[in-house]
Amino acid sequence: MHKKTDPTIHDIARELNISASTVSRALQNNPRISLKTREKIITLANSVGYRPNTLASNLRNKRSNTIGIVVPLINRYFFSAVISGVEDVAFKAGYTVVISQSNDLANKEISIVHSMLANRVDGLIISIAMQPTNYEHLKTFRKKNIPLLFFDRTVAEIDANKIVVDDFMGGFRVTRHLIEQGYKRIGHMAGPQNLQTYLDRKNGYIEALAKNDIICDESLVVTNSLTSEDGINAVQYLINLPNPPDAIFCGNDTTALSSMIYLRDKGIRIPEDFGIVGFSNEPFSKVVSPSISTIAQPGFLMGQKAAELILNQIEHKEKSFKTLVLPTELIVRESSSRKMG
Amino acid sequence: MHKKTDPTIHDIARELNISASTVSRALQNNPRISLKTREKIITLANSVGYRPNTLASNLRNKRSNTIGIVVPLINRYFFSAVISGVEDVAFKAGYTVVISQSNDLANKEISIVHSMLANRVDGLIISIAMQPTNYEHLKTFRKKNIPLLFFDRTVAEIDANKIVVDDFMGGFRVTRHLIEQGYKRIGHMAGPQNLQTYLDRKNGYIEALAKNDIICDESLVVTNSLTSEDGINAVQYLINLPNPPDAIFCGNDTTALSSMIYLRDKGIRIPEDFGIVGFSNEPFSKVVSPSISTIAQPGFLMGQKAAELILNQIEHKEKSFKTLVLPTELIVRESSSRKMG
DNA sequence: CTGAAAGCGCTAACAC
DNA sequence: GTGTTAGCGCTTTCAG
Repeated sequence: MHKKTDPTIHDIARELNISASTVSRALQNNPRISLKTREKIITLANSVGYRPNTLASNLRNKRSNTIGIVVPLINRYFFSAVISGVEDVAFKAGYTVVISQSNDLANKEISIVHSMLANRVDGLIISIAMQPTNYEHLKTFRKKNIPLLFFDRTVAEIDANKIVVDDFMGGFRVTRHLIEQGYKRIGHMAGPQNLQTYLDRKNGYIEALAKNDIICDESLVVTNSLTSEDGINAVQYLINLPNPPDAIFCGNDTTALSSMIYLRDKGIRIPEDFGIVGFSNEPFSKVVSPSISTIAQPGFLMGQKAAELILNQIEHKEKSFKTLVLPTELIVRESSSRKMG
Repeated sequence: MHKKTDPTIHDIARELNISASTVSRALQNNPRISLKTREKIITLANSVGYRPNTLASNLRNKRSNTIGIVVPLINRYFFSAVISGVEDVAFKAGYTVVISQSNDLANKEISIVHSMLANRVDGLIISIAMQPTNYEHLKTFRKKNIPLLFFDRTVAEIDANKIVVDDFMGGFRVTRHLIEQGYKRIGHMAGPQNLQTYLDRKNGYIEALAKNDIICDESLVVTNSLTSEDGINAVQYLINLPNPPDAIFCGNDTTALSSMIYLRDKGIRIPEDFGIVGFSNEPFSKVVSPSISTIAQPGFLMGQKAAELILNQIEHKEKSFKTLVLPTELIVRESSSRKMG
């Protein structure tokens, strides 16, 4: 009635009184096989519901046709956009994508990476966890010469392809925009300074001030982890300063939103009395009221580029590493639009 | 200096003058191996950076330790939450998760499913594409007895484990809530009625009206694809009716939001003049102003349950199928809170 | 407690 | 054009 086990090329070969290699070749459209036998083989394969066993083929070929991706959290807009982009390109190229999330925990990241190694992924795309570690687990990729690509959160000490967004210009544009809107004392809520990303945003901020002959007042710069609560605490601190800011460049949209709500509850009008700009263009930033000006990061594109780069490394053994800096875009919305058009 | 190729159990065996089987056993903590040799083996394995080749092991064991998940679109809050939940449970159980997105295209879905089959996934978790097809590709899973689990969007004609949320009760609770808030004419914006999900929501709505002795006025029910634009068109149509509604139960949060903005621009006050409730608890629903009442769907939990169920099927060969209906929760926010406390 | 041997399903020299 | 053969790296009887 029904077979216990999947049909293999040997089953097909036996049925047709030919050898397994011929079947294998035919199934790969190897031109050395005559059209006639090839057709016979393909017909039978279809009729018995033959599915190649990728496992066996991969073992033999010493490659898995798989690329791994690890992110801090799958369920975050930016990261899921990147994953979506990677999947898009990888699938078209015949690759499978395996994903894992580190939950920003160094130990889970290490464990994941080892598991990816054991699964012989052909390449790994990673945005590292916030929790710092020594990155030994990633260095083995370099040692073993397995393609490795960092995106968003990178590791400076490891030589590899990297894709980041232009955080510096992002910070710069935000700040310049606030200045143009007539805000006079612009504060900054910065993220963890061990992450390049946040450092760059802050440097862009400082540069924009300098270009406009404004000396950066260090007391207006607060550093925290950019959670919703951090935002409230920071803005509360800032507006109670003897000489408080009249605008703030928040390190992400989450803090921009919580700050905005806090200020609104205090009767401070946005953007008339106080300007706010966030970072990342989270979906909510567009629909809250007032809508939040922010910096768009091209997540899907980043994923596509990441996949393209790593596939290039895998298939063409591309040896040189580059760092791709994707442009960021300032999206001006209500929270910082004091002047009309 | 450095080996071209990864060390295998044979390399370790040779080095230690023992057999590969002993190494294999030791690495699996087989108690039949003496502590002494086991320690020697493990020490050497670590020092040479041995990583088991999962491919080989999987081929031998005829299982991939992998579960596949396919969703319409990775980059959507609900789906990425489910994926996150699946990954959470699967990883802890030692499984790898491979993901793919159908983009709601039947052809891509078929192609993905074949690829998962070729990769010998131990089980498949799927939310089917909107574009209809004959589901032959999924029936092969049943034929080959490979665990298959549907979530959210299911296929009635295929016998399998299924996880859905209680859309009926969701629709019911929303409608009852609006009635309790004193709204008198409650409309409904429904999604594609070929999907069970949207049908159930509508039926819950009808039932709640009936329970409160309100006859459902069919003219207040609009069916569309629940895009942002659909929402605007539908609400525009509804409020221009000779006898317009004073509240609307929208099939998702997207239409709830676009409706709300449209009404606000028309000078209609929410919730005083008009009540709105959405569905899904998208992140933005909480932060827009007024915040949108909605139904929470436990995406992460759904993913965890899905993984648990399918692992159970994989590992314990559980034969009976069940349909898990996860509870939905009404989240009352500003957009429908006409009465205090 | 350890070893020998066979084989998972596929591919690719190398033959003819 | 097609067949033979060996082997990818691991697990697992079976034997001792």
